[in-house]
Amino acid sequence: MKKEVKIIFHVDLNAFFATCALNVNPHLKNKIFVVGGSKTSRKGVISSASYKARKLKINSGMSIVDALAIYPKLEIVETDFLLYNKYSNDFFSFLKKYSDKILKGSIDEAYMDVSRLAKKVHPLKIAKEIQTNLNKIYKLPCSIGIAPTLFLAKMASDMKKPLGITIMRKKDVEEKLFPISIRNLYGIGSKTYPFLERAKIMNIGDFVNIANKEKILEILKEETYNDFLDHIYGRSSDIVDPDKYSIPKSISNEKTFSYNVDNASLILEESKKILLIIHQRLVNEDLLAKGLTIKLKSANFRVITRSRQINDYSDSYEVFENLLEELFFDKYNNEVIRLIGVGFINIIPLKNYKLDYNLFNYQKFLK
DNA sequence: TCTGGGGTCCTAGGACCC
DNA sequence: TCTGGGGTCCTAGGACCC
Repeated sequence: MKKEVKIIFHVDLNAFFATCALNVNPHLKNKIFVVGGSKTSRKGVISSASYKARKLKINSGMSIVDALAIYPKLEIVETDFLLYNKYSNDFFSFLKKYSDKILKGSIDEAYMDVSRLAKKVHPLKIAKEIQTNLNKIYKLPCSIGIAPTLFLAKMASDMKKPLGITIMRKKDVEEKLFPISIRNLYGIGSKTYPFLERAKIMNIGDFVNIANKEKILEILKEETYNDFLDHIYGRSSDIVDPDKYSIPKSISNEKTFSYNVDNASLILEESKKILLIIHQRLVNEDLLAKGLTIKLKSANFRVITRSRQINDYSDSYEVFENLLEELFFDKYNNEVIRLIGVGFINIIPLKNYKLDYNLFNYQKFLK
């Protein structure tokens, strides 16, 4: 029996934070602006650059200082996650009209399995309709990749921005994917890329070339290498699982001080403020956590994380406040730090806990 | 020179249990 | 005096992504 080919979309909102800022701030329309950093201190890094800023080679990840050196009149817009979440919710609700198999890739990208609808309507027509309506109704421009696997759809959506639609069948891989720079292979980041570059693995075609296998295996584990090959050739078996990220695995929040500090009581005070924020989220979302992690970034950017678990799941602020103090006093060594972070780990939904707990008692009752 | 914040996943070592 | 092997949980660090 012939295995049915899936039709997967990867829908990627273009310059998402910048688009949201523009939608609520029409005066930005003719400005060269970026989202991120701090407006007052003019420090930090860019989260999203408007397309006009990108033309000047101002990109996300770049420091505000560097961007201002390129264009001193640059408009800086502070991040507003409430706003982005509102647009993101609209985005995902809209997509649900086309499929119930939707996986949240991030705040601004979605994988959809449209195999069922594609039996009646041509995939390209579906994609065009989604793209047009997202732009018309919500003023959210997007690029869409169409492919038989999640990975290829993701690579495809990246190829034409903004407002692109790219089809990547297995038979298109050699022509469309092989020329792409290895730096743009999803999963190769800033640490691995320089090693590959030094080994003269410049594009995806070089990567899959069997003659380069030995060189690559000096850089990547064999398993990782094989996984990449499977992804590139469309052999990956990932599915669009709507439940995959429905429950967060961790909830964290962190803060970079405006100046470096080594005052233990001040740091503890700030970390408790952070705990309050993440605890609010834990309770609002009906979740329980079993552990806490703290993160300290020293003045020279060394990061340490320290975590500890408790005996039972909890959502009590007091329990985690005690745990936080315990961790902090055990682990903080009076180093000068620039950032403090606090996070819940090992999270489950409250309703699952009740279920397990009742079952547990029921079994005891039977004995 | 400058380097944010929120996540996921993987690895490796050690403790502990059988 | 010498002491296996498998499984699971916990902790810390690191790569990567948006």
